[in-house]
Amino acid sequence: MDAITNKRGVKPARERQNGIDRAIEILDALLRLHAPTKVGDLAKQIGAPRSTLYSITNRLIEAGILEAVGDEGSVYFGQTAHLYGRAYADANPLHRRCREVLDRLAMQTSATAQLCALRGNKYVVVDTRDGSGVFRITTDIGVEVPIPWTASGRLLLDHMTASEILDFIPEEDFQLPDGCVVETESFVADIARARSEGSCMTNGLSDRFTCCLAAPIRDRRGIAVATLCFIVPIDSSSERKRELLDRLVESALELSDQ
Amino acid sequence: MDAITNKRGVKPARERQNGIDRAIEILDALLRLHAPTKVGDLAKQIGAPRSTLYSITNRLIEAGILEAVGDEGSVYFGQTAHLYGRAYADANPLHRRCREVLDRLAMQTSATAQLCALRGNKYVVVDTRDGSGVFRITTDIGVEVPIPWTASGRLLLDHMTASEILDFIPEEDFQLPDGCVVETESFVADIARARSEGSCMTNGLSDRFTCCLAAPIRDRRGIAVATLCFIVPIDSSSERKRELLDRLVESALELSDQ
DNA sequence: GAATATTGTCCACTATAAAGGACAAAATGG
DNA sequence: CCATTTTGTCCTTTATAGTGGACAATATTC
Repeated sequence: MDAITNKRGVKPARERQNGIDRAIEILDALLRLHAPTKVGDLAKQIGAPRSTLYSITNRLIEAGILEAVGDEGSVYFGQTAHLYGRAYADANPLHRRCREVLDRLAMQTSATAQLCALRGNKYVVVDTRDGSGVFRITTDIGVEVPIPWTASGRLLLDHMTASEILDFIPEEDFQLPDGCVVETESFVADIARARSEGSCMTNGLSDRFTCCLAAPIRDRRGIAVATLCFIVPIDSSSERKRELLDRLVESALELSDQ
Repeated sequence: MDAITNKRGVKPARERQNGIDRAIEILDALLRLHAPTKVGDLAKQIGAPRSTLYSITNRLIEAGILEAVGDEGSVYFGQTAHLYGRAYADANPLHRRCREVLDRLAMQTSATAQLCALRGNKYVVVDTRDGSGVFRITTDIGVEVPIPWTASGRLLLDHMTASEILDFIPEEDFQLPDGCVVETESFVADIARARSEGSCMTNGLSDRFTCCLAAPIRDRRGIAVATLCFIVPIDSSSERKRELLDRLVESALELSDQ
């Protein structure tokens, strides 16, 4: 891999970009923006000439990967992108099993159950079953969130050393939405505790009203490749939180290799 | 659009192809093959130089759109493709509502309920809820099927004239899997009947053991943009088929504009 | 185990696509 | 209403990415 290429292939600015790189920039920008976007705005977002983006988006629209949405020139993901995604989810054994487990967990508990993983050096929700309770907490799939904001993030890093962890996470990601900064030492300690306990709970971290419960799905090497996660109101009883956490751990263990 | 470009942007062979076109060819080939594939085989499939495919697949793997799967050099769709697809499904109002309806239909009837649409001049299953019955019939999402093989296909063409229909469907698609050929006249008559009845039923068409029931979801212009569909064993009672069809029509009407 | 096929990487060549600007038309806003 | 911005398309230029071939290293077949 190119030495100047950083994680997940986001290449630094160059005079002249490859068409495929531009296309990937477009798709990732749309995922980040998480809404139909005008071609002109996309060009600004990724710092590319408008003429280039028009030609590429038109080609992607032809292929159905993007779709023109609304009466003006906004574009967003198209049906073909959906088919690609389903092909992935259907073929991936872990995903297939996780979907069933999520269904069961959400059904039995009425809480929001999620499958979470890393994407580069960020945390993303990969799949979700929104709870049926009154306080229906929803999260957008695929939106990148700083790792220190989440319970799952702590489990997903628990195979790393302290210095690896600090190298891995961008400085600014330790600042929570409310402005508070997570101390690196306590973060590393959190991760060690999560590892030894085999689960993680956070209260009021990414926002003041939610409690996140997470358990790791590990591969045969013991590395957490994903997590199962419940999102519940922070004022839920500690018995309920305990019970939900136990369910998570049990299900995540089933999904782990061996 | 380029005059020599045919439907859905599958360009004819040229000496030197665009990188984005190559990337799209790769993704569509994987969707068609519906299984992890070696880079060398992909090159054969789409008639491209191996060196080109290695460079493009590696770039797509970097971006997470593809993933290396298995211990040998096979590639298939990656997690990023899944996220793109979910972004589409979550943002598309029709899709969102259809998912709920599919859940309900499959739950209430224990039959396999599907959302179907056109992709170019083929029929594809866009989403599915596999039935819980003994005869669990499953279909692969995204795999292209000749339109004349399906009940849904007849509804999806019911805004076209006879000559438009025959221009639209490739000659060879009128041949069923069992070798029989669907007569064009009876096919056009099927479509007219489907249109007037507002639903379509086929018995033993794409295979000898299944009955397909379909109802159209129409946009404000009255064009069928998608169909809801049940797949049931062909020997189900005609009362059950009737009841299922009524449910479909009712649900599809709800999902139609106005 | 020799013969054949496949895999992944590298290189030089040149067709071509990304760039950057220009343009009219349409939308926006003060 | 005029002024400004945005939109979509078109054109020329030139850096470069797709090609096709070669290569060693494995796999595979007989």
